[in-house]
Amino acid sequence: MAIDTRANLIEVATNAFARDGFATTSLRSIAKEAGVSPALVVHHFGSREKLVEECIVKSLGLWVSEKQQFVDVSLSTSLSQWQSSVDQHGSKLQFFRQVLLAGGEPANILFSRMVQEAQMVIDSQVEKGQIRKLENRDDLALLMTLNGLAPLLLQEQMANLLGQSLAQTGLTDRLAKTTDEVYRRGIYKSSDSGSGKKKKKKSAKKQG
Amino acid sequence: MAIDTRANLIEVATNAFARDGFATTSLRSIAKEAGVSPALVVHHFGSREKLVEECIVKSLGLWVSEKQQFVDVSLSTSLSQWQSSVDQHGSKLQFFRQVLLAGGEPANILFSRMVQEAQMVIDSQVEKGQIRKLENRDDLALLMTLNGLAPLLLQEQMANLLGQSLAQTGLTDRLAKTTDEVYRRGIYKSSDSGSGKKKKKKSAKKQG
DNA sequence: CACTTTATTGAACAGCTGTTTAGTCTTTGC
DNA sequence: GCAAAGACTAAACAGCTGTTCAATAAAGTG
Repeated sequence: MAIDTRANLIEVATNAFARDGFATTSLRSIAKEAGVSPALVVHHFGSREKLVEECIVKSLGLWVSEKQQFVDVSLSTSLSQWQSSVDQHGSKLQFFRQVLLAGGEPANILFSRMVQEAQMVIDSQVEKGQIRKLENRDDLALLMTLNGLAPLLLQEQMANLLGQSLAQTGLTDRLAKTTDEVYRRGIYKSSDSGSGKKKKKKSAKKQG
Repeated sequence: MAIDTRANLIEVATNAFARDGFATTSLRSIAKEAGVSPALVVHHFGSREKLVEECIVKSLGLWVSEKQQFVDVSLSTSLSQWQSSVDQHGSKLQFFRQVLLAGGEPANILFSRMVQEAQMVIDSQVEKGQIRKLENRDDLALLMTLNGLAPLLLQEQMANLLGQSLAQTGLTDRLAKTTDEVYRRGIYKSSDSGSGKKKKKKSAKKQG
C-alpha cells in the first residue's frame, strides 16, 4: 500500500523533525524509525529535501485550517495560556519552532503569516474596544509576534532557568500576570485594571 | 609560533561559528579558512568539541568584561537602539545568537546570565525612579530578556518581512517608538507620556 | 494468462565528517 | 652541535550522509 507508506513517512518525518530539528535528522534515521529502507524514502519523495518540503507544506496547510489554535500562541498575552497551548498541540508547535530556527524561505513565510494573523487579531480587538487604537498597528503586530514567539524559541533555556531557580512555585502564572500587566497598562484600555473607573479622554500635545 | 596559531584558530573558528552556526561549521572548513591542516586543529585543541568549548568560554569571558555593551541588546527598549548595537559589535552578537540557537548548557548559562543582568538593570532603574516598582522584579527581568532577544533570534525573518513590505521607511524607528510606547505606558512611570501630570496613588480592589 | 507498473530492498558509490598515525620540519634546551 | 620537544602535514581510517542501481516481489491491467 503506497499511500499508507507515504503518509506514514510524512508523519514519522514530521515528528522527527519537530523533535530533533531539520539539520540533525537524517534520511536514514527517518527510514529506520518508519521501518523502511532509505531507498524507499527517496523513491517516494525524490530526495530528502523534497520530503522536508512536503512536511513543511503540509504543516503550513494544517496551520491555515486551524488558525485560531495558533494565534494565541504567537500572540498570547499570558504565558500560562501559552503553556497550555504548548501542552495541547505540542508536537505541531515544536515543528513550527524548528521551521523558524532553521530559517530560510519557509521560516520567512511562516513568520510573515504569523504577523498577518496578529494584525487581524489586533484589528478585531480594536473593533471590540479591547485595545486602544495605535499609531501603527502593523508595528504593534510585528512586536507582539516577536514577543509571543520568544518563549517558544527559548523554551529550553526558560525551562532550565525556572526549573533550577523556582520550580513549581506557580511561576508561569506569575509570569502570565507580569506579561498581562505590561500589556494591559500599555496597550489595552484600562477597563478592569483598577484605575479605569474614569474614562479620560484627554489629548496632550506631544513634544517632538 | 604556536600561540599565534592557536589564537588565530580561535578567532577564525569564532567568526565561522557566528556566521554559519555550530552544527554546520566543520573542523575542516575552519582549518581551511585558517590556512592550516585539519590535524593541526585537533593537535592544538584535542577535538572539535574542545575547540567549540574554548570559543564559547572565551566569548562568555569577553561578555563579562564588556557587560554594559550587551545589556542594552538583551534589554533594549528600542529596536533602533538594538539595531545600532548589532551594527556595532555584530560578530559577537551573532556568536551569542548561535549559542542560544544551539541550545544545551552554554545556552542555559548565557541566558541565565542575561536574565541576571536584566535584574540588575531593573533594580538600578527602579532606584533611579525610572521604573515603577513591580510585584515581582524577577519575572519582569525574564520577560524583558525574552522580549529583548526575540528580534535577535528572528533577525532573518524580520529583515525579510521589513525588506519586502516597507523597506527603508524608517521602520525600525517606528518600531522603536511602538516598543517604547508599550514599555513606557506599561512599566515605566508616566513621566513624559502627556497624561502623567498628576501622580495617582490610588489602590483599587481587584475583583477575583 | 502474460505484461506493465509500482513498491520495496540490499548493496554500492561518492562525498562529507572527526580523528589517528607516521612522518617531516622547526624550534628549544643543554 | 645534538638531542629532545613541539609545530605541522599528508594520508588513511571508520563512520556517517544522500543518492543510485540492479534486482525481487507484488499489484494492477489488458
